[in-house]
Amino acid sequence: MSVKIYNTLSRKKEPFVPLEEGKVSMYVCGPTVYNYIHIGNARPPIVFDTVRRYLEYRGYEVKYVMNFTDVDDKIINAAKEMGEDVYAVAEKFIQAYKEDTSALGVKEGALHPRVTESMEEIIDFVQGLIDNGHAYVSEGDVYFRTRSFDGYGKLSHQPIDELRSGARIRVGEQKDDPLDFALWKNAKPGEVSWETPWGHGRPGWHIECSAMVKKHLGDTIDIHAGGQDLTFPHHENEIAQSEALNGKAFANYWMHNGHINIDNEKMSKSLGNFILAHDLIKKHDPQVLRFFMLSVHYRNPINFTDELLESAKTGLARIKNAYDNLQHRKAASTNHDSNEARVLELVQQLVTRFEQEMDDDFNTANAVSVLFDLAKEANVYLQQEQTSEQVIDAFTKAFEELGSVLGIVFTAEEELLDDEIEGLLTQRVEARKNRDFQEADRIRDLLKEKNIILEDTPQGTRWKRG
RNA sequence: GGCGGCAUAGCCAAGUGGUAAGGCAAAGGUCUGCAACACCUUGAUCACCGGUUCAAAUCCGGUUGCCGCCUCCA
Repeated sequence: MSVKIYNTLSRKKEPFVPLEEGKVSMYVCGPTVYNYIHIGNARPPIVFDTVRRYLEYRGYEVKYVMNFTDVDDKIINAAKEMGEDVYAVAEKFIQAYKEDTSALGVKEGALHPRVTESMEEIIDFVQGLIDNGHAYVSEGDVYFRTRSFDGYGKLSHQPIDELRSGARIRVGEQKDDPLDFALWKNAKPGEVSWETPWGHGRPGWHIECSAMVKKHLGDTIDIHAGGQDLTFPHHENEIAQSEALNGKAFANYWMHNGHINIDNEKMSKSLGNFILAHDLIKKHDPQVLRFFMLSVHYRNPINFTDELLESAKTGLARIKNAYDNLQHRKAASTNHDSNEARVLELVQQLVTRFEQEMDDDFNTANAVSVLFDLAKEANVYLQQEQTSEQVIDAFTKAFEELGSVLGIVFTAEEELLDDEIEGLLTQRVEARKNRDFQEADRIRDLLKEKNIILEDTPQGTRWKRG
């Protein structure tokens, strides 16, 4: 059984076969850093981080690249508004991006090239396209001659003549054909610019990805991913540029995630109906947002509401409780019990089911449901008076390994409490022993105010942070 | 106008031919000194119409509604 990926190119699920056995090259279009990311922007990093994690779980070595677009009209405008230097603005939001995505469980170790650090490759790329006749210089701008590339439209599945009706020429642009798009823009006075054989200027939007892919991953890569809205024109243009220059397939698998909606409308910075991930994760556990996103298949839209986030929070707590319940019972477990073999088999079946779901185009919604089943089975098992340490370890391992694929972290509550709270706990145990429930409840309420939740179990009282 | 997606219980959400996973919410019950955690029980014939088939939420045709891309956008 191999991993299957829905490929936007073919509009079908295809068995995943990497270029090089055991290795995967993967490029995800990253943010333009002129603001904090909103939760819609957070979906690709979370979703494709999960793809990466699963491929690694499957034994692949994944080279994962996500760019930062740090030169762009929007950044220039933001810098003007903020009265700051363009580089300072970009740097600020790159750091913010890293902090926010890290909180959301996005794995470290990705390569994050920036446009400003890739200028030599970008200029060479454009020059190459000029040299081979696919691009032309026009009053300091450089345009890609779209009709010179035969496969144009193959990703978005648009006949080229249909696209033409939507194409337009903006004021000041000197294109031969409305379909042509800018590879390089002539600098306006005072703007940041780079020197090239055809004048001062800066790169167009699409060329950076083509150049950075080539630089860091090669002419042909395994997976290229991004938000659905990038399919056209961004990714279509990337394909045209790269294949026109390299003469090879650009990416074998194209993956696109669905959008996050507010009131059933796409969340976007331009519509102004967005919620910043930066703000949300101050109010809610970032794990909840991640869990929420993964409980829907990545290609489907998500309608975001506070109620749904709350419901995800409760659901995640259920799974984490099951894990905690296991840890709590571990010490009191014996070597084996009569149900051991059957339950171990059950855990193995659930792990297999999880893998099958993830193999099927990363069906995290179903993978999450396996975690719920695992939680249910663990809790049912723990109702036995005698539990086996081996079974508890098997459940624990399953939770940790599968959770890790989804970026859900299980942590054992091993931190120490301070002396005062420790003292209160001892007092309460004493009070309960003496059946002084009034005193016991008083202490429980007191600790609750300190965000310590107590639960009395047959194995003794346990606590957790609220 | 072109291309695409979606419509499944109160809410969310899987499910591409064989008689509807899972979660949240709700109700009843068990456990508990009480509570919490947890467990058990209870719910849908899948927007509508027609067709193909022994058999369809799943395939085909049509209708309605919603959304996305075609322009900066994850």
